Amino acid sequence: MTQHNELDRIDLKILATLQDDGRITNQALSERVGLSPSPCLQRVRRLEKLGVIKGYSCHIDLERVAQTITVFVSVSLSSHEKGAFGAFEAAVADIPELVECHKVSGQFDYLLRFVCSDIGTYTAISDHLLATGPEGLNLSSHVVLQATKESKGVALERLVRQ
Amino acid sequence: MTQHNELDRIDLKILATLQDDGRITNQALSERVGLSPSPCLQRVRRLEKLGVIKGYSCHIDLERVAQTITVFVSVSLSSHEKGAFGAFEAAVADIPELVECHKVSGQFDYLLRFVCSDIGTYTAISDHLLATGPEGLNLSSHVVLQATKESKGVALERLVRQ
DNA sequence: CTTGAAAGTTACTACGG
DNA sequence: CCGTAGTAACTTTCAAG
Repeated sequence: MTQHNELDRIDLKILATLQDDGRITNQALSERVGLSPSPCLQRVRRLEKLGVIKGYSCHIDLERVAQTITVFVSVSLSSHEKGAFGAFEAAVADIPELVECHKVSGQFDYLLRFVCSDIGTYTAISDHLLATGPEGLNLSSHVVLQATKESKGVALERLVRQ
Repeated sequence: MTQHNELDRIDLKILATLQDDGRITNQALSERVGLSPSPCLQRVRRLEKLGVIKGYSCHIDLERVAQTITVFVSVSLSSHEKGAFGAFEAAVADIPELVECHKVSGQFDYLLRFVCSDIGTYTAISDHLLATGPEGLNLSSHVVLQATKESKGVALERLVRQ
C-alpha cells in the first residue's frame, strides 16, 4: 500500500499558521497560504485524518486562573532491571497533576513535569510516588521560579528542509 | 479601578472545554456549559481580552512531519553574581530551537527544552552557547528517548477549588 | 488546482427580560 | 446577568474548467 504522507510547502505553511492561530478561519488561512478556500480546507482535513494535526486547544494563562506551581522532577532508578521502568511508568501514569513524562538519556532516567495547586499537593504526590514506586527511586525536584521563555510551538521552517 | 477578574464555574468549564478542543464552535460550547450562544461568546471574548486565554493553536505530531530530537538541558551557573542570569538569558533568548526556558530551584538554575532537526544541530547550539554565554556555564543534556505522557493541558478542576 | 454557486452553520450585534 | 432573533460571514460540498 502506497502511503501519501508527503507534505509540501503549502502543508507546512498551513501547519505553521494553525500552530500560531488555531482558530483562524479557513478563508483567512487559504489567503495566507496562497490557495482558494476549498483546496485549503481539503488539506486541513487531510492533515487531521493523517494525524499530523492531533487536535486544537486554547492556551490558558494559569496565573490568572489560580495559584499554581510547576515542578520539574528528574528521576533516576537504581535498578535498571526488567520491570523497573514499567513499574515506574505505571506508578505515575494516573497522577492528574502530571503533565509530561519523558524517558531521557543522561544522568537521570525520566524527566517529569507537574502542575499543582500548591507545594503541599506536590509533596503529597512525591511522597506517594516514593512509597508506591519501585525500589531505589530517586527524585530531584525543581520548582519553576520563572518561565523565561514559553513555547508557542516549534519553528517548523527550521526543522524541515525542502 | 475595580477589577472584574473573577472566574465562575462556567468560565472554568469554558476554559477546560476550549483547552480540550480549541476549535469547538460557540454553539456546541454553549451547550456544553449550559448557556445560550450569545452569553457564552461574550464570556469567551472576555476571557480573551483579560488574557486568561492567551491564544489558540493546533497540536502537530512532529514525528509525522520531520525527524526531530527533543533535548532537555539542565544549566548551572558557577557565578550567581549580578548579570550572570541576565547574560545567560540573553544568550539563549534568540535561539529558534529553544522552545522553553525555565528558571528553577534545586541542583541547577535553568531547565531548557530544545527541539532540533538532529543531534548535530543541537551540538552546534550547545557549543555556541558555551562559547558565547557567561563564564562557568555548565550544561547537562538529556535527549528524550520516549514521551511516556504528553500533556493535552492541565486538569483545571483539580487546580481550582470552588 | 481554480472558480462559482448553493445550502447549512455559525458568529456577531442589537434588543428585551 | 441571561435569552431571543436577525443579519452577515463563514463553512462545506458540489460541479465544471
